[in-house]
Amino acid sequence: MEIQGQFLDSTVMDFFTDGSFLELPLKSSAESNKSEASLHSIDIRERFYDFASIHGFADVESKVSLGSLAMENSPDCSMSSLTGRSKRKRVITSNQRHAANIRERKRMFSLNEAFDDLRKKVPTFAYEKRLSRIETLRLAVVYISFMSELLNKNGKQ
DNA sequence: TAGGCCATCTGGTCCT
DNA sequence: AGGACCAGATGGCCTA
Repeated sequence: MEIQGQFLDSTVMDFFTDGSFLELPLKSSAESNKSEASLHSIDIRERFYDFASIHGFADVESKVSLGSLAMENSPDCSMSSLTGRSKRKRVITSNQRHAANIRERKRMFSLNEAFDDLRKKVPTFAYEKRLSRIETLRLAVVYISFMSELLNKNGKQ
């Protein structure tokens, strides 16, 4: 857990200290000229900094932990052990095993495609090495939280 | 060389 | 019954 916290901190600090954060999507690039966009971006960056440094990451980390706990405690997770239902021993031929392996490979491939799509959506830096899957998920959580907050504040004004 | 990340295989469980 | 999903194990690759 401590390592995860450290990771989150370092990731977001890189995110802030790098100028690429200025590439965060604006409300409408067509509506605003460049100087306005630049000012707007700086304002967003500062607000994101406040957001993450004050309450963003601690919240993210605790939500992830609670989510894991919820899964572990969900009735579906240990259904058979709780109900004492007899375990069905499944006989599988080598051909079936081979087919299952191929299906699993396909499934993981589509999962990775989804991760690639997500990587394109979260703001990163051009020179930065490719985000890992866990980095992508965590950054997406932070990004969504930040944008939601931004949306709420703009809505109230 | 240790640690992180990933692909793959595998067996268990859930769902249709 | 069989496909989908999941998590553990394992080995390869890369980087600090």
